[in-house]
Amino acid sequence: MELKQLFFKKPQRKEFKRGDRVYRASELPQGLYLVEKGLVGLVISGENGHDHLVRLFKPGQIFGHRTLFAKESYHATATALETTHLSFLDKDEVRKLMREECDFNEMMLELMAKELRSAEEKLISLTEKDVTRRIAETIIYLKEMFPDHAWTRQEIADYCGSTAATVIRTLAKFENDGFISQNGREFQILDREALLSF
Amino acid sequence: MELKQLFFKKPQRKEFKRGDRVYRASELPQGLYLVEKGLVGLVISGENGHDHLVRLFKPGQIFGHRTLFAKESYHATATALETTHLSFLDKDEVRKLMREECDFNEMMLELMAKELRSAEEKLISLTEKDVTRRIAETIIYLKEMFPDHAWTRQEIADYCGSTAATVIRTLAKFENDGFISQNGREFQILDREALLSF
DNA sequence: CGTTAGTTTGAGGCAGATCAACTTTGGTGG
DNA sequence: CCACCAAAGTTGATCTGCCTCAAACTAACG
Repeated sequence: MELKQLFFKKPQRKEFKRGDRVYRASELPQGLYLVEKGLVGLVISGENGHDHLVRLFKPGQIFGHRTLFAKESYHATATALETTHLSFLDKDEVRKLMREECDFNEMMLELMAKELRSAEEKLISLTEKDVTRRIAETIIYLKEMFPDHAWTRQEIADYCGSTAATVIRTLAKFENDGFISQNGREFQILDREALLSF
Repeated sequence: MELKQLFFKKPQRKEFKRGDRVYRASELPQGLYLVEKGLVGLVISGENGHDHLVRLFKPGQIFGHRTLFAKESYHATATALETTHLSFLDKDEVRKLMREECDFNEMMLELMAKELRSAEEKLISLTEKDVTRRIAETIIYLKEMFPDHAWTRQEIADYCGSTAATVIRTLAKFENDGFISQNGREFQILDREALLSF
């Protein structure tokens, strides 16, 4: 069963442009969102004014599930990182799915189990790897998973727990070493292996 | 439905002493574990020789679920932090539960959703809060959740991404300020609010 | 074509890791 | 019950990676 199919029954479309919030931290969950087009980032704003990009969702992926299952309020804010189309499935519909479609629960279990692993590995990475390495891994991940998005240095920093200034300096070094190329805001990975060998 | 009850059907007991591994990272999941007595820590060993305590399980809590649901191999090692009794539920039994007991899936979804939130909040905490604050929050958490365990400074450090040396220095400062008391290896929280006000 | 958002670079500072040596503790076995 | 030894705790000195702040430049977009 494809996730997309679940949303076909009750298609509620919503549209967002860069910077728009789908929901905000501390609000109560309304339902499940499926990305049709664009890119959504889950952002937690630290008390020092830093933003943290904790998860990213591209077309075909869903979000909003964690809060729904936890029976909590949102701990992060969902922000459109570019022009984005979402379909929405109301929480009552989701409840129905959970009761009627056994597969759905299992899919969600698998999804969250993998998200949990990622989160815990990211956690380790923060104390175990230096910024250079984290940035190297991050740009590879972002480029491979979301090749069409024009990543800002700030977004890269927010994803790997650094700062825009440091990302810029590090990318300059990578370019100098021939590991990546940059033209203006855009960049390309030239030597994946070298980047990962830090 | 209580989790414990699920394990009554096929009681398989296992016993471990401090330092024993229940399973190791990269092994394949065998089933679900319920802590009957003692304390289990999920440890990821960083490449620099640092250990990271990513999750802790006390009596009444289960572990091994993430890997089972993700259909992956373990990403962490489960270690007994003190003398521990576990009951074990084979993965085939778990599969049966997932099919037959609807509640079970929902309980697991809620559990992992909350674990995911914790992991993501811990992630932020690492870049957003200084060591002093992380240690303050950690000792409060550890004392309140697992009051009976004799926490080593290394374990505290492994939990909040620091080092034994720094934890010791910080605890000494806390004691000096009258926020905690220490006698030998043991410590007590004296002023919870002051510790959290950093 | 003006305004805003993003990029770039330099200088400076410090939190906390690292390393190493020494002391204390507490569990174990004789 | 005591002696012993490994494990845990303690402390000081040193060092450095990366953040911070600030200013100036450039690209993007309505």
